[in-house]
Amino acid sequence: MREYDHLEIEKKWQSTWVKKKAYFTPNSSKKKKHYVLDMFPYPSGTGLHVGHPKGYIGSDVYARMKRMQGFNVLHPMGYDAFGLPAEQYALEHHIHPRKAVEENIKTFESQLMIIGLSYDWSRKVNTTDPAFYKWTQWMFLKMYGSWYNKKTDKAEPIETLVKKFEKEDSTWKMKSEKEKQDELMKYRIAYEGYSEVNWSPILGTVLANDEIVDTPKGPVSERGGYPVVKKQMRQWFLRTTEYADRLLTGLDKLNWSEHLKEIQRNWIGKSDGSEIEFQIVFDHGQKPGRIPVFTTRPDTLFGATYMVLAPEHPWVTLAVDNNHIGVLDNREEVLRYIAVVKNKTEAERTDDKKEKTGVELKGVKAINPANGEKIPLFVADYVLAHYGTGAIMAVPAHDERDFEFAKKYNLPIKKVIEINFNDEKGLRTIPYGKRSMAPQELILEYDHYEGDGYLIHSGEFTGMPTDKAKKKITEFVGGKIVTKYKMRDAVFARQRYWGEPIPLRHNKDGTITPLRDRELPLKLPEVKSYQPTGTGESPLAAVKSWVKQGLETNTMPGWAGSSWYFLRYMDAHNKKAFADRKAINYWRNVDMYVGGAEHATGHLLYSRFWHMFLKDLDLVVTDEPFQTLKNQGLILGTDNRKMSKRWGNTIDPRDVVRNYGADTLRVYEMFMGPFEGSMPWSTDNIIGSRRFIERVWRLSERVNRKAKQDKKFTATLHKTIRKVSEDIESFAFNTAVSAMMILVNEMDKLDKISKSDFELFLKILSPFAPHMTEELWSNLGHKSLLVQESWPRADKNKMLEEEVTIAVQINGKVRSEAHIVKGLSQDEIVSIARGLPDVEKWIMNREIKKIIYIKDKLLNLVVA
RNA sequence: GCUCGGGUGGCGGAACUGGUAUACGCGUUCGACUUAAAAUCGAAUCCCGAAAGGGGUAUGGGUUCGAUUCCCAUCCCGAGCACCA
Repeated sequence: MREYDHLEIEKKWQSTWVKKKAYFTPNSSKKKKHYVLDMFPYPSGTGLHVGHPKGYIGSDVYARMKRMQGFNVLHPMGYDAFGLPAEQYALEHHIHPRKAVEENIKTFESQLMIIGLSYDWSRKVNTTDPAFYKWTQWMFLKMYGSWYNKKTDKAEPIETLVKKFEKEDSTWKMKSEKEKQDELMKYRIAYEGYSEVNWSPILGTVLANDEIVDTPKGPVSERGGYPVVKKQMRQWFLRTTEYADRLLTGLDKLNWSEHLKEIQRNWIGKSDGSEIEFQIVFDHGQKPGRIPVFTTRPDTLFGATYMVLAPEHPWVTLAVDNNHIGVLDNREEVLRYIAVVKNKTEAERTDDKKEKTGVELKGVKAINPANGEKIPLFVADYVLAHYGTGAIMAVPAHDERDFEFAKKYNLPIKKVIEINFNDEKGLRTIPYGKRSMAPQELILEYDHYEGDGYLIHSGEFTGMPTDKAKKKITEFVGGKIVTKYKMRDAVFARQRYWGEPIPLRHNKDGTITPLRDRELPLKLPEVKSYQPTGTGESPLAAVKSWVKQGLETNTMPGWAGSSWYFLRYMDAHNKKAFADRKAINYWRNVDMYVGGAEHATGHLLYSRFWHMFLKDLDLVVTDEPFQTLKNQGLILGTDNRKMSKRWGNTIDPRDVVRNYGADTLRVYEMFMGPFEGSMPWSTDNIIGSRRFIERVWRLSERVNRKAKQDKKFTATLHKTIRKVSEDIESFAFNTAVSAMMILVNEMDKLDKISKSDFELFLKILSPFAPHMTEELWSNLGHKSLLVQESWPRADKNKMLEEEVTIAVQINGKVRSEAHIVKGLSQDEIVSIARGLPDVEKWIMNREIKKIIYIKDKLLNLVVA
């Protein structure tokens, strides 16, 4: 037999598969559909290392089995190529981003094509292709033209809101077009607003949080060390917060790892609490209104001894701004504090090791609505402006942060000791002391400590200080129960060149006109310079023809295209729609999605939001885009560090394929360890996978048409078929490979191998090593393609073995084993076991007190 | 700090619902083949012990006829969140 020449074999079959369109997927079929998707790559300048294809190989093995099992499998690939890295690469190498992307894709494909992945390449997408981003823009316009109706709990066309206003608001018709638009902007799913960005005046560009480093002098840019300040800029947003609850509850139905769901739950950050208003009073008697606070512990309201506002709180701004609403005794001091806070970075502000700072607003007090007590008012940056109401009631006895602050500024600490409840069981007292955050001793040390705390005497609260009591006390002070989320609306604009243009026109009167469908795609203009403008605006603002037309100069963020690309694969070349309705109805959603866990709070959340929005508009048919999700672990360098150019520990898949073959690479990456785990690449260990492949190659010589099936081997074979099928289904590829290795070891003991048995084995090995098995299949005389054969069924009747080995234990220790005929009764086993010399020795004449028998597995005799 | 994972030979890792711990692979040692090497094949490989036997799944305890698996406490590693009131 010929030597195993992986280069020749792999080249041959890869071209044959292309010629015979082996992986072409039709859009209509009587077969059941199955959509297996990889997260499409960002074609970076550095190319792929062996870690990247791990996920692709896993999903490929799975897709291949599903295909052989008779499913119509959609398994496509494409490129996500808009965004900052491509733009920076282009700037550094002085080529146009489009050129850079083209080159990078070429590199990627030279690395991907040789691995033997079964993609239907005819469906390839590229987010930077105008034929693709036309639909990204189209969907954006749908969001611009929609609002979230809380009553129906879904997005609806903005026209229904206009009708509502016309009906309910008599002044609506009198309003100018601009006024109407401004009002509607507050409701649109895609809306224009302002937000703070990191601005580098010298670089003339906006920086992302991770492009900034902190120094003692303040924040500077990572590259060049130029100062960075905060700047308010016009932005586009997506109203993702309207979907917070659906994004949260939808998780329950998804077959994702608990770990990943937990990350998303955390990010959404739901918390139930109360909003309670505190009356504000100036010392000279003026009452400028009430300020609401958000708290999850309204039951500690009686322990609130001061109130804190975030430095950005609108009321603070009003109070210091020429004393509009009253006279602060220390306006200058407060202004200074706000200025200091403003120059801190996010990292500085959230570093919990640093001491809390703040300034009292002198000359003004808040009134605790529970007991009418006047309490001081502070501005402090440990209160976040964007969460809750941007104001808190501080309960130092029951909150660590408040406690720390109170200690520093000598503020009273009052413990809520007990609450008197009056319910059907009569008047009861619930001691509260145990719930205190601050230890009793610490409080007593304190000068301002005012005794035993406050007693709630109202006697009208019922139930425990749980949800019910929280509700009661909230109602008692006229507050309301509310739900808050940590999640914030997504900023949907970048001041960069390399992104989808936002298809809107700004008119001279300040109104906005969305582009009409037939004006799409709005193509990126060809420009000589796509360098930052220096004003913080997008490079598009420097394109005269662009600005003349009043076109929006911001572009979309990198995640726009990736939020829906999987829908385009369903009907990748459609010119009339992002996908034909029939294709959407057939493919529905992704059944198996494979990719890295690092996208937990980015892509995976945005896509879910995007999909829910499309569902509201009836453009897709499922609630969720990705039913099952598997996250592949990293492959580390041989030095146990993350593979990266920086460490010089990357391994190019092309080298591995050249030296060992694609089949070996595939088997090795699947065999290394659990799919979701991270482990180092080993140049030693890969040889094991190569040996396995070669062994199968050599064993094929022993295949004999006339050879009879070996009963024991056939039984192992069918057990292996079952195990491999189950393992691929659950992405336990490492144990699937291991089971096949055991089978091959068994096979090696046979002089002649039955052809039918060997063929069954080739079929289950095919998803892992498609090239070599295809070659052997054709060597056996088949004209058909193995990759299009059907998946074998494990035959239970052939698995039966008459003999089994059971362990015999005395007092829980294995002392012997017995070879018995399957299915014997306990009594029969015991008498056989007693006859064994090893057993007899241990029992001697002692009495058997107890017998435990696990059928066909183990016998345990308990003796005195 | 909080939350979620995890800790098994020299190494990557197996072990179903509590039922023979260390499957499979790498490495190492010895042997066969060879002038020699590579490749291949065979044997051994958790620790102590000549053996009988004993110990052993991060550590200490518990439940059980029996625990890597369940419970309690402690230590360590990884990931996510991080002043979210």
